[in-house]
Amino acid sequence: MKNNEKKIEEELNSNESRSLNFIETIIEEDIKNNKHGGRIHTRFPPEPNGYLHIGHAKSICLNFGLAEKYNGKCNLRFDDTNPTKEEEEYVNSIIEDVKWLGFDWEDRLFYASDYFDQIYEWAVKLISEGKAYVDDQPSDVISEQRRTPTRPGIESPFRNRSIEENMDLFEKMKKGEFPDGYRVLRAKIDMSSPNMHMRDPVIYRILHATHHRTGDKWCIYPMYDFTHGQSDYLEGITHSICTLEFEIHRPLYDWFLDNLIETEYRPRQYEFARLNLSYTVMSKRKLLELVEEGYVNSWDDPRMPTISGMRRRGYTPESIRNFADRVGVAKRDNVIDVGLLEFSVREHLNKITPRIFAVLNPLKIIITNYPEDQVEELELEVNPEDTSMGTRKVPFSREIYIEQDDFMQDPPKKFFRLGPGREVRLKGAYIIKCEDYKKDENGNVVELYCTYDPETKSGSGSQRKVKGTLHWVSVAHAIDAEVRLYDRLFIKEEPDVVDKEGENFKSNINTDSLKIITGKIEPGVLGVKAFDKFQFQRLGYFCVDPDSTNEKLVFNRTVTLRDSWAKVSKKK
RNA sequence: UGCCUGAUGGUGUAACUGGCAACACGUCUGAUUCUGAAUCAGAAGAGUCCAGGUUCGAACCCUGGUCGGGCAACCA
Repeated sequence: MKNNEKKIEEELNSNESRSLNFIETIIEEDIKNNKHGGRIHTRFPPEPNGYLHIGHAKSICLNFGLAEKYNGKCNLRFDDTNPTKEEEEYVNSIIEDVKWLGFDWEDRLFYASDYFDQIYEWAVKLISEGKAYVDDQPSDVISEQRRTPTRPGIESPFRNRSIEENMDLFEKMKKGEFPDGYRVLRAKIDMSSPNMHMRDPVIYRILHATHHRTGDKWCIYPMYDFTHGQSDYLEGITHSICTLEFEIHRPLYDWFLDNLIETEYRPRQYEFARLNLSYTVMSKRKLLELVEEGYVNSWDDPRMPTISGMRRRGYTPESIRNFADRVGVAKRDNVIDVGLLEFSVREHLNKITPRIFAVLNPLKIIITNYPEDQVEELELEVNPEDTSMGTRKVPFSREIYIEQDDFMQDPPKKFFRLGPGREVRLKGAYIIKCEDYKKDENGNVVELYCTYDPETKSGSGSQRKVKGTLHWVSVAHAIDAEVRLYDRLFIKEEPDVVDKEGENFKSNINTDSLKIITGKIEPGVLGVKAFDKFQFQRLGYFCVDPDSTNEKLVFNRTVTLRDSWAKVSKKK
């Protein structure tokens, strides 16, 4: 099974003819020109203020994948410059998620806060060169003076303070002599720049907050723009890859480096389009709303596109990595069909999961000509895709459950399942024929009476063929389990597109995204552990939820099997 | 109506930088099947946002448009 996994990945990765994405093209060009001595060093720089989602997974796979491919390195760096939003809880979950995805940063786990001393020195350097100043104005005034992108901004009255005064004030900011927001340090760049980020950006602000790593050492904190490029520089990053919305920050990224650094070496920022998934929202803010307002149960609710949610849902790291490979990397906005994600999970799960019988909507069958107290232990394959996984024993007896959907009182010709007088094979057992059935007072079918053909036992060499094969579970041996059936969280491909004024993405929530039922499962399931994965035959892939106990099994449906019958029957 | 940026089948990504548009998902046939799964074989589907231009030849180059995304946090 390990070999299978390897093979899928190899096929995707080392296919010689596979074309390069634009970043790989740049990298290969850089290597050819011996830029950075041919060295490749990337980084994944999350802010520890939330849980990672599938969009981050794309970035993680990109950054770590590039390093792997080009014999380089990739750092994990927490961009923790805002103590009011960041927490250790998130650091831990991010570390767990990146590891789970299968990536290794070795000893290169960094925090931007590791560099606060150096960054402070750099701020002082800018001040001493007249390239930064302390502004006493409140944020709304500063913002107003920046004006709009179409009109040049106005210079702050404090812009031309003396270097000495700036030094003194910045020192006092650092010492904690002012309350939050009282003053800021700004880079002196260009208030009339068409790029708003160049209009004297704030680079340090006063925040009397305890930082998750530096504690109370600081009460001034550098802004993202004044931290990221320098951190890249300090870590020897060659290719600093981020999403498109930072494109407009690049001139600033370069400005700081050019004004701070004497050496020739420069990291360079490249931007790619973030991942969007159909029927999904991806922003941290929106995901947070779903959690806080109870639309889902938690950050790792299996309906969430978070890494932890997907893990709990039963996705494998391999399937996510393969998905990330397939979506590609480019600069244009995109919406990936969730179907592609589902394809990637099925592809992997098909190869690795044990098959098992589970009946989710039971309909009882009595096999009238089968001996009352006879039980046969039938031998079935664990995984037809991988015979090395061996066989399992499944008990068969006179009373069994089948799926309600597998019987129709008045079936159409193309229905290859059970109906009055029709025959099917019970997988791994016998061919049975439906002789009669019983209805309750509401007209619902509650019991089937069938006969079996003892000559047709599986493996006996019987030549009789029937079109349909059903899964089943022996009534006397069935184990009850809670089964959580998940569906997409939104009813619209693009949840942000709303019909009426005043609506938002939450108007498009699928109110039926979770159905909890009790299923009947073959006794072989006893003893399963959290995150164990199975294919419930003919139904889909399921995974043991951490809520599961020995007394009460709980399964999550990861994804259904492809169902071409559903398509056919829907058309009619 | 400023600046940055993008536009290729239904979706996503390619096209050796000028040589008759490919791959994956999806869709549709058919074969096979003790999972209506998987597998296998095949098909349909874009002429590359528009209009000009350069060229023997343009998705790739030039000019001008159109449409989409981003940017005005003491967030990242």
